[in-house]
Amino acid sequence: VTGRNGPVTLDDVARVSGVSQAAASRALNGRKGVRPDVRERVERVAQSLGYRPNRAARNLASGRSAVIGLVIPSVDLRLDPYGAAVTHAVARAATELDQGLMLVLDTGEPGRSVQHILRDGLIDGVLVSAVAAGEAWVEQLLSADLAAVLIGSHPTRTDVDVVDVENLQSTARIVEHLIDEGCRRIATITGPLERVDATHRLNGFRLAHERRGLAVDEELIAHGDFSRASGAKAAEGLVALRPDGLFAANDEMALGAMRVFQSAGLRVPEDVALAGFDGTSADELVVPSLTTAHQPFAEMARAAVGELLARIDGDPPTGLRLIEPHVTIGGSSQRVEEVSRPPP
Amino acid sequence: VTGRNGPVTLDDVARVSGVSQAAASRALNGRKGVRPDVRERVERVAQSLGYRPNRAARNLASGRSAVIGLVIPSVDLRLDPYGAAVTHAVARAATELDQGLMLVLDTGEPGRSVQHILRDGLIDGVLVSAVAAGEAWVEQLLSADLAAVLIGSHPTRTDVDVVDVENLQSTARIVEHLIDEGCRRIATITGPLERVDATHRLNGFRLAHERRGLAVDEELIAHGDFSRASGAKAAEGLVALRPDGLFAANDEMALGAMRVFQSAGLRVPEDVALAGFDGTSADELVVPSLTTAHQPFAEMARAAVGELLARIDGDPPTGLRLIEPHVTIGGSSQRVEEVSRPPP
DNA sequence: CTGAAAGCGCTTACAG
DNA sequence: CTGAAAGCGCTTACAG
Repeated sequence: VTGRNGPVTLDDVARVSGVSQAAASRALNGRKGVRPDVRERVERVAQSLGYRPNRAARNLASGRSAVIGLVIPSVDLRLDPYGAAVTHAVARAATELDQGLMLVLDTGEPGRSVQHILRDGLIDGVLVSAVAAGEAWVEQLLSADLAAVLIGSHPTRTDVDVVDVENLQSTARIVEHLIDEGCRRIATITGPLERVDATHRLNGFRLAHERRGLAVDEELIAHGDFSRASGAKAAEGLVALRPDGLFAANDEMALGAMRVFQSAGLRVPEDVALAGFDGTSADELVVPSLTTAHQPFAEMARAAVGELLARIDGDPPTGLRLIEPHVTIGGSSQRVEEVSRPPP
Repeated sequence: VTGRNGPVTLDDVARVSGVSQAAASRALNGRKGVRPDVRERVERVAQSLGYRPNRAARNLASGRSAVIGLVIPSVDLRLDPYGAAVTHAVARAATELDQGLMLVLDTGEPGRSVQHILRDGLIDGVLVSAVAAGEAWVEQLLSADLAAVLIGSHPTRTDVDVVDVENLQSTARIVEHLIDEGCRRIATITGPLERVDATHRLNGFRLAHERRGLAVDEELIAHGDFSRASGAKAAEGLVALRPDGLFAANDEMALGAMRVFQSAGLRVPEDVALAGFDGTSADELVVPSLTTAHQPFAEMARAAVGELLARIDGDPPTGLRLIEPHVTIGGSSQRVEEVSRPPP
């Protein structure tokens, strides 16, 4: 239809529709105050001309890009199922809410990543995944005045939006379950304690003991960094101490520990009952299946993206939002009652 | 320094530097033809003013966004270590080459994703990961005239850029190794045969038999979809056929099969020697460790991003580029020679 | 090597 | 409800 070359612009649509560019813009963006017949005509013309708005122009004029960023640690996603789960869930949520998603690898120096993001400019806001979130990040983002929401880890300050799983009580429930299964010497492998989720899970571990009137044997507290290898290493140190139960602060470490225990000839759950956290290994063909708290990744991602959009729109931060995990008891901690079978 | 509010613009930098906006632009972008002292002055001013170019404006003026897209299937990345590896490697490569990376989930309908990408507009080009690549994609992208490079799967047409791992010969080498370990009834679990990588690996399986003068028992060819669960299911069918070796077309299926074999009481590698492909499970604490071909993800990602940038710059497609995997022999296929120890 | 000027394609007050 | 116009902040021929 157009004699000119190059892509179809709003101007073309307006001209063919016989209205002004402004009217065409309003019609196409679903703004109020456009006569129905005009709106329909413009839409039809845009459709038939194959009009695609130029995003850069729109961004420049509106100051919005409809793109959000996700900062994840630059750890190989194969080794980081939590990061993989978050990435996937956020990608879905962003798509649902019609936002583009830029992946920003956290180089380990928050400063650089923040610079990178800001220099890029085309991001309206940013989601920072737990694994990368430390105080430094928070300060940098807040001082940079960029809309931000943290996922899975909350700093001490309360003027920042956070979506996280409920760590304390759910961990306590899991550990109480271990106690109720008869465990009396329960070990734990913590995450890096500079992270709030790691300390909350450790607190939950203590809380369960308190509630059941048991003392925590400090010797049975080992430390890891949430990686499978660190769980295996910590477990090696624990074997000699003969725990009869283990709560690992995430599934990866639990799996690492399970392999070590089994190689050492310890039966799971008979000799050592095992539980983890995150629900990231649910689909592995792990035997026995792992008792764990499944993080509701999809729900958390939707909440986080929604919150971020609100922040971008200028709404004030709503603070911390905790979402309950789904605890499932697997064969790794469940000691089947020995039922005396009647003779045939 | 500036009395006005709002972010610092190029105009501010130019004014303070005492040059024109054009000169400032050239200086900051490292273009030829700027007097060294001017360049230095502009840079210093930009620095001290905290100037950050507005990406949207730059995009609009230049027609470039310096953002590339990566299309990955909307499978949970936890279940898709190949996708996770590609995503991570591409994110790194893009960062190195100073490109932003947008994650585009493949909804399964190529049309929709392509539409989405194009509608977005702000992507200069797109990488399509193997797992999503079918003929439909290729046609759509080519007809949409968007720079594109496929990773890990090549269609029949040759006018499109592809970066892939060498499948045929490396698979043949692995299967020959199984034969050399004494296997005579080797089974295989293929990937989805509508994918070229799956058929190439099956061809490699046949090629090895041919070279060693062995017949392929067609009964021992089972089919999967590259998922761990499908490998397990296929293995269940194979157990009764008593193979003494198995080549699974990827590691996920190999792991699924390993668990099934072991549960069935078959020892690996003594009863069944096992091999996979991809190298995605290298870091799992799999016992015994899996013989496999490690895909050079980092190298492939760099090649793919580099190729894509060339395409964006208008260079003609260079076609198919194969990269050699690194085959490692693990305990899953290595039958240790029974060495008769001399009596003490 | 440098500057004035046009233009990238939108959105959005501002008047009607 | 609609249009004319300014402006978003850059880049890039085009003249000098």
